[in-house]
Amino acid sequence: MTKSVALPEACVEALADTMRPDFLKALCDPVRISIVATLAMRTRPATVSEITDCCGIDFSGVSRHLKILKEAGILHSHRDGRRVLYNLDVDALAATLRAMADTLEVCQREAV
Amino acid sequence: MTKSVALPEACVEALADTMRPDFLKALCDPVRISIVATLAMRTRPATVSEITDCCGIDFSGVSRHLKILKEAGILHSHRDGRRVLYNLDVDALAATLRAMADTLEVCQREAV
DNA sequence: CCATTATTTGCACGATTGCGCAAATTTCAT
DNA sequence: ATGAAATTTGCGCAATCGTGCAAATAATGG
Repeated sequence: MTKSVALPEACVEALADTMRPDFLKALCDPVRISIVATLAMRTRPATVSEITDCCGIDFSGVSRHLKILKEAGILHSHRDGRRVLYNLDVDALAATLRAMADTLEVCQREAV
Repeated sequence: MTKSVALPEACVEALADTMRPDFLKALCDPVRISIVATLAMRTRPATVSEITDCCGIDFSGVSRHLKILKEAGILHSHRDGRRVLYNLDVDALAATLRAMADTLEVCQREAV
């Protein structure tokens, strides 16, 4: 009788769940990276205009980048009057990154 | 006298060091993600031909993807006869991801 | 030396991406 | 209502990217 081991399929699924292309794609652009970094150094949400100051491009481009980050689940936003406030849930993002690390190591340990 | 706090500049630098665009860019393509996942589930290095079986594209494309991952410091390679073996240092990759998570959280805690 | 195997690279093409500008939209103030 | 402020969206353009095919390179075996 063979020893029971985790199925390779479980790793395939776990890796597909944690290494989501849309998540990683959202983080691969220099401007979006600086947006995330900028928001990580704040406790309060920031407006599009404030965020624009940190990236050297037009605010319309910043708006598009924010949309991409939001759709990837990295940022959240809500209206406040005529402003739109964007905020980063740092703990959630950190947890996602650690989940990737954990999954990679678990799969490595179970590897043949 | 004010209490000594970490300079914001330290966070800017730490974030720039950990959230490297070339690293994140290397991980943003679906094929490259599946290459990393494939190698994470192995203990032994794999040849280009073996890796090609896991991605649905031509081996020339796989070779290019491997080059990108290697230049980002994610993969290593060495020749073995006419084969070239690629391997993933899972622990190093996991450490890089956790460093990102740690830096983000540290900067968040020091944020104003 | 020649044929074979494995990988890399040159090239061209189509698709995607990021960008600025201008127009549209939303909300507020007077 | 009218105008101003903040953001989003449409559009076109240049640049980058991923891909397949074919040729070049590297290494082995007969």
